[in-house]
Amino acid sequence: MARTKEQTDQMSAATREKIEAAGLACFAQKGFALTSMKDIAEAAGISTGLIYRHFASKQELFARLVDDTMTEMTETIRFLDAESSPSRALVQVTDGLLRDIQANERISQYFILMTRSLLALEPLPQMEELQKIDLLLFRQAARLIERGQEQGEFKPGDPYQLSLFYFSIIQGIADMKLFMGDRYIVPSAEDVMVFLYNK
Amino acid sequence: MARTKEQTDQMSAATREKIEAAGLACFAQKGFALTSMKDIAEAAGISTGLIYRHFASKQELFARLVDDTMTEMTETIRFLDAESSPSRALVQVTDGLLRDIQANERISQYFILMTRSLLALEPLPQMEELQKIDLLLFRQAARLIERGQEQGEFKPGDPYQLSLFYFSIIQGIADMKLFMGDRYIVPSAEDVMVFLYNK
Amino acid sequence: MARTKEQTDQMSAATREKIEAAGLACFAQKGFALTSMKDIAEAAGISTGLIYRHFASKQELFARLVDDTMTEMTETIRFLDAESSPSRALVQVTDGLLRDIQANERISQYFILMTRSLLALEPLPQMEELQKIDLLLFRQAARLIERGQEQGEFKPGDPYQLSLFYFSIIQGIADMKLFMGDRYIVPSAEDVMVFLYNK
Amino acid sequence: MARTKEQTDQMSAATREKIEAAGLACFAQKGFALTSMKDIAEAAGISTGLIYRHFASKQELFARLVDDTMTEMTETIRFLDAESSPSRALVQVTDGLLRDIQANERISQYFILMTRSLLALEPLPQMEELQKIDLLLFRQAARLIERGQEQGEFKPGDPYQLSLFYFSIIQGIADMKLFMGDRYIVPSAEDVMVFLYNK
DNA sequence: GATGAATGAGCTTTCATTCAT
DNA sequence: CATGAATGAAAGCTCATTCAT
Repeated sequence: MARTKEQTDQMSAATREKIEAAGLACFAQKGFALTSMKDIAEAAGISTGLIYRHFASKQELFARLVDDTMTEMTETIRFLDAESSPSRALVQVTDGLLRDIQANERISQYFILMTRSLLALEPLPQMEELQKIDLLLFRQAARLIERGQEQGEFKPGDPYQLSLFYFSIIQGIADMKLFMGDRYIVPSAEDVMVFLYNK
Repeated sequence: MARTKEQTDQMSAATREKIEAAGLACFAQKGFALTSMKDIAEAAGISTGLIYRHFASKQELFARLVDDTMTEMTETIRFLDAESSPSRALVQVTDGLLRDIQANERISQYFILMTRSLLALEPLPQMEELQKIDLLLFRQAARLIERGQEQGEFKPGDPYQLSLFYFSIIQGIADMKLFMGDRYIVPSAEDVMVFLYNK
Repeated sequence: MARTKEQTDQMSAATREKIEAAGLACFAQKGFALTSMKDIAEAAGISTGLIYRHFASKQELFARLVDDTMTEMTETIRFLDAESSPSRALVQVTDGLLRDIQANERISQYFILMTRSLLALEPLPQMEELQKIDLLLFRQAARLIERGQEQGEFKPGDPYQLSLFYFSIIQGIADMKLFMGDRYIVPSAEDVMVFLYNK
Repeated sequence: MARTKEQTDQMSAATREKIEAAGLACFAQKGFALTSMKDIAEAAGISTGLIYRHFASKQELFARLVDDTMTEMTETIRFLDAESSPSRALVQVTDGLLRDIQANERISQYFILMTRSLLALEPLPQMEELQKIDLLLFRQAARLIERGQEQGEFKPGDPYQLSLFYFSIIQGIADMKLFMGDRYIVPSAEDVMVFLYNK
């Protein structure tokens, strides 16, 4: 009597992952507006129609991917903040991000995607919610910086603005890597964070 | 009795400038894909058809604007490099850029446009040529950094990579400003450049 | 050990009936174009693929249902015509139809379906054959009317045209009921048939 | 300096009329769902895109056409009601409608369209407003019938329900004409209205 | 030069139909 | 026999570009 439920579920999950990987790559490379569902389908090796079995629309797919990124990064920071000293925690986060960006790993694409979503001034309906997630990420990092300031590790100043500056730099690096490819070697975590120690 | 050639040329030049200003504003605000020729025409107060008398296509207009930006920035750096000490020159450049970004001035739009063009990996035919211009800008800044290193103002390291890092940060800041608006206060030139003095 | 042929046939017949009932309900409610095979499959509690074991296409299913309706109505009229006086027979038919339409019964769905099929001028391949069936229904009613004229029950006039007018009214009522719902109370058989007695 | 405004307006109006005529014919023939914008464009001898200069969507075009019909019919009835006796007014209206249906004139298409809109159970956003217009038409006719009852011209009974029955018949006739073409001769106004005199 | 009506390619999305299991 | 994942044609709609005036 046809496939078992497990077989079906496995197929479905595999397809969904193919779509997510392809979507991630395409959106990171060309942005939301310039990525067509056909692009994604071709990259995933499936038909366009199949995408709609897993995501209701192009926007939902994009939002899903961005949301996942943000949540993951926020969680990482929250986890590391609890584990070690603020300074060491941020070094670890930064190092991980830079390594990913340098190696063009999956997470790096996620990061570019985040940058893109920040820039996407298009009327994505879920954008407001996404912004909340972004702000959560920024606040989570701000909290870490604040703790570092209390412990004398970081220089004084508005922690939220410092957090924003930190992410500006990461974003800029991810963009530049995307643009320059192998001609660009991402800087060290130390260079990225030096502004936090400054005086 | 027809207009004299000068009158015609003047009108033509005025129209062209209106188009460029409108295009700049639109592209900076909404990006390439989401800006329609109608948007630009309306912003410029002319008809869509007229744009095509001055620019062969949407892509050409975009490329033209980016090109101008790059060239202008390159020239600025070259000029300042000759005028004063490398350190003071870069502070001046940085300060100008940050001020513009903070104030959302015309030049700031140019800069966002540059960021956008870096991210626009679409098959813009002129893109290769644009990359050459970008590289020129980066090299010009690298030269300035190198001179600074020679004079002991900047820390040692590959001047070109340092230049790329410098522009990464500027880009990231411009993006963040675009995204956060008034909630983001751009950092000081000192904070942006501190990595160059590090150690 | 496989099922016996009878068992299989029975299952098959049961499935087919479920599909027909579901198709009838869906088509009557939403029309041909807006009813999807998935709708029908869900209403029937089976998979979409299974429908294709019983009907070659959506159009064939639709055509099959309409065909059945027409045939059934034709048979009803033929039967009643033989049983009683033309006038009483038609009153009985009309009364049954109106009652069904008013109560939104199964047969009423059949009738709406007929109306819909008349309106569906799409290139349904079997449409020509359907028209033949319709014509048979109209002719059967015409025969009844003719008999009624011979017996002085109905007013004179082309029996076929009178038959067509009769069905026009029934169709219009079914449509109006569909549109107005409870706000519409179907007229009496007498009101529907009064034009036949007129002078 | 290009075309004058009058020229432009004239062109625009001509195009709009071509679209309306083509839309009317297509919708009347095949219904909303089965009529494609390509169908309409081809019937109008223009490109698909041009339709969108005049109507924001397929739905708006449809709604516009239906709305116009309803309004026109409502006005006609209101006008005639004021001019003459209810009975004569309704005969005149009916006669006009039947004549149009018989001749397949423009108004007849409008009428079919009305029927279609009544049957269109699709979630047309403007449908609710359309229903209001329909109801207005029905009420206007009901008022006329009521006046007729007061003057002893029509038989007693709920004027609104009688009005609905009246339009049921008209609709049924229009449908049947559409289906049967030349094989159907529309009945006389007398036959259509006889139910109002009954008893 | 200047206009904006008109075109048509290309996009997102739906859904009848097929087919591996 | 039965399933539902997968396909792909076709729909509604947008917009860069052209061209008659």
